[in-house]
Amino acid sequence: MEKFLHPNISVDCVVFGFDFEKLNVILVERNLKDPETNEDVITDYTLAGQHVYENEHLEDAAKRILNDLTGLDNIYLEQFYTSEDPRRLSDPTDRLWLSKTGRNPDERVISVCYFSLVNCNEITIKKKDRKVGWYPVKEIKKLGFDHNRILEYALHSLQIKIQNEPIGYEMLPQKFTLSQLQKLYEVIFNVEFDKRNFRKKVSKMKYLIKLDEKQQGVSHKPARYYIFSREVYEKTKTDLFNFTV
Amino acid sequence: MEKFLHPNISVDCVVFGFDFEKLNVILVERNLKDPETNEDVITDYTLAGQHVYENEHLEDAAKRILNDLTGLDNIYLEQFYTSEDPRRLSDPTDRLWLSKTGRNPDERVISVCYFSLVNCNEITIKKKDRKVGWYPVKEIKKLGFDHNRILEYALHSLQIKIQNEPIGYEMLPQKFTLSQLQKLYEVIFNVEFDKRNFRKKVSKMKYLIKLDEKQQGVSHKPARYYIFSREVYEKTKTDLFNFTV
DNA sequence: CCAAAAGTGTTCAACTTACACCCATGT
DNA sequence: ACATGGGTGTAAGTTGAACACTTTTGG
Repeated sequence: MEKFLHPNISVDCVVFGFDFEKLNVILVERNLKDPETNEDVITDYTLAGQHVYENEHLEDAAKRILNDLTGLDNIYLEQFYTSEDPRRLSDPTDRLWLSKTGRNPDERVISVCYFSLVNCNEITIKKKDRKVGWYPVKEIKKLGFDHNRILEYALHSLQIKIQNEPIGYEMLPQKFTLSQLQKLYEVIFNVEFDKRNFRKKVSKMKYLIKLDEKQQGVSHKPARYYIFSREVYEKTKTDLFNFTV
Repeated sequence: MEKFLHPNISVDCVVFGFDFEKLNVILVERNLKDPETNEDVITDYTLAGQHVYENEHLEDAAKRILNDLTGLDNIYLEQFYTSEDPRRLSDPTDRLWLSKTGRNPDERVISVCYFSLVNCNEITIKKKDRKVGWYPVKEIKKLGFDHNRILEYALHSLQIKIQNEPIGYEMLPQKFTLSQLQKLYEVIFNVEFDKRNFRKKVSKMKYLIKLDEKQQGVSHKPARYYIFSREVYEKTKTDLFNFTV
């Protein structure tokens, strides 16, 4: 029963990665060549996705996809949206791709979407048969299927989520500097913060713990390292109250 | 093709309603009697849900469910979660209910969940074969299937959403008083606000427009009515920036 | 000694919080 | 006249925004 892929249910993963400079996302190349002329018929990118097994927990399917890509388990994962328009795969390019990769383009597929957060520098993407890599979110053009919309919504969900829970640390190494933390928030929200005000703000967060350790080998004043204490966070967190808008 | 219900995909609707006093939700009774003794074998409640047609847009399925319940179209609707654990229907009571209502309890069902917002006083619930009604969210006990978790998550999603978008007006009549608006936020967040501070806060929202009209027939000083102007909101809204936590 | 990023304080404006009394209406 | 909820302001504390210079390291 575990062996059969469900024809109607898939999982797509928006893997966000921070490289201390930009917000990136993992994309998989779709390349289809004309077997005679060897010309590219399709060359574009999609998010990482797969159909799920008949009796597979979708979160496990997402973990499986992430493990295939990175070799890692225990990656932060958050379900944020389900894409389900019966016509979401009806673009001719998408239909061609599905046909040529052994699927039935007339079959309805609803895709449950997860985003996950990693530190680009801590993972090595395993390339299999298809080309897979990091692409800066800001530079992404037209993706296959309805994946532009999914990516847009993933980023929005990340922005909302990170305002209510300290999930940014999933995208940083265990020890990080305040400038790295600031840059992370800047690229996620696509804004710039004032360094002094930012530090004033985070200095109130007791779960950010300053280490004695400093950066080494940098050609400028070495920065202090901080760690995030989930334990302190859990003890001191308060509920959401205020409403804006 | 439209005629066949998809065996694996359903939609559940968490219909939130405000009656100027409490936050309520529509529940449907599950009642199963022993055909011989006429004793109740199952009596509990679930959210409103249905399987979708093979080629039906899930949002349309949700609209269909809402229309069945209320006779209304154009109800505010927001997809917030997809419940998909392969064992989510494995409780013996749930399996019995599914069997007795003509479904296969071994078939996996993933449920895409929507919440919708209405003003209790403006709708009349159409009772069909099953008992359907409003129940105060705070008083809800054990629901069927995994619907407690879905309801909990729906409320959390509403709380998050209403902090970033002015969707509360969907739960109020077109003309409302500031006390009604305050009460709405209080029941959604399960807190109390100071009346003067609340009014100071909303007085900054330019899309809340004070009418000359007052309440009539109330045995106290009549309150001013306000309306929500979506037009003004769209023109003056700004993006999310700050991060808390 | 130069380049590069780290680190640090103050002032002003805006917002948040706490708090108490009179008003308009129906009965 | 009384009960009920409507409507209003102020002061103190807190937070947010703008802004510039010195420090430490490697090269």
